[in-house]
Amino acid sequence: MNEHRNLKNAGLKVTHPRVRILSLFRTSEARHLSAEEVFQQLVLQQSRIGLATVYRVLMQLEEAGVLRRSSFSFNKAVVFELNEKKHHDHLICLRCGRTDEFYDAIIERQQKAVADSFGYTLSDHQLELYGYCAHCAAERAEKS
Amino acid sequence: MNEHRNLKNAGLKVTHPRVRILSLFRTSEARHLSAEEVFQQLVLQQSRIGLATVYRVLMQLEEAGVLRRSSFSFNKAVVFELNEKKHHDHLICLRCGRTDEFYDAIIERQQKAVADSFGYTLSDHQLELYGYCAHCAAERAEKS
DNA sequence: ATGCCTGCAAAAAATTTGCAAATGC
DNA sequence: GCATTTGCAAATTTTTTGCAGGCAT
Repeated sequence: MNEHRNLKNAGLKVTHPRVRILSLFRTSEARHLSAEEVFQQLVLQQSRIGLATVYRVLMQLEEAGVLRRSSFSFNKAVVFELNEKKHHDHLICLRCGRTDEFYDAIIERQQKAVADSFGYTLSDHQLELYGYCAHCAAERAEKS
Repeated sequence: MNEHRNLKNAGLKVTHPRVRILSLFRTSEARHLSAEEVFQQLVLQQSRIGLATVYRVLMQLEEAGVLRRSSFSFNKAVVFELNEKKHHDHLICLRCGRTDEFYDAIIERQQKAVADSFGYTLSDHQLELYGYCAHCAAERAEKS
């Protein structure tokens, strides 16, 4: 029930939809969920919740820094994930959809260097690597 | 009128909408355009064109490698830009929307290294740095 | 008690599809 | 001439907004 403290800290009232949604991200197999997916899951859990509320709560949780938003280039819907203390970026398989997370100090440092060289004050970034995971790369090789 | 050769090479028939759209990307002040923006521009040019056609053509040009698609995290609509030979990533100002392009060999190399270490075959990536350009950073500083 | 929150319905925004007519080769 | 492509309209998908009532503090 850590969700309560989390919401309080974010300056948000502890309501049913908020607790449920936050809890879902904590327990869900999939790390990345779209508004529609969150809605579907909650409906499965017998929650009487509106899709509009899901959108509103996701936005609030993002503003509060609890969730992080990403828009993957092959997906038209935006997805969210828990915003964990340690930042990471994504590696995504174009064939099976598998996603891995990585953190690379050199890339992070260079991003800062690039921003500096353009006179920008860096505040955030979005990096996704697209390719084929070992398994899918092998299957693709067979076909040729 | 280089557009003709371009379309031919891409294996696409040289039609009015395709030429117009490609030409727009070549001459437009803004490098990044959404389907709606392309449509608006063509309407201004007196073209009798449908929004659906714009979507279809943009998709075809992307598949042909003539355009490149990006989804910026703060924008719900997808944008396209000319896919120039030399790859680059984006630096975007959160306040004024200014976008700069950069290419950083170290980042590119590290991306490959990261993918390799996870057993992925890298085929593409999307990287955007968000922050405040020199001008906007200064204005923000004043307010405090 | 009272102001923030929610569900529902409806609107808006973004994208896709069906189809008859128009057009490129 | 004939397959491809287009414009229009309608359907989908994704997200936002208005509002009357509900709930947390």
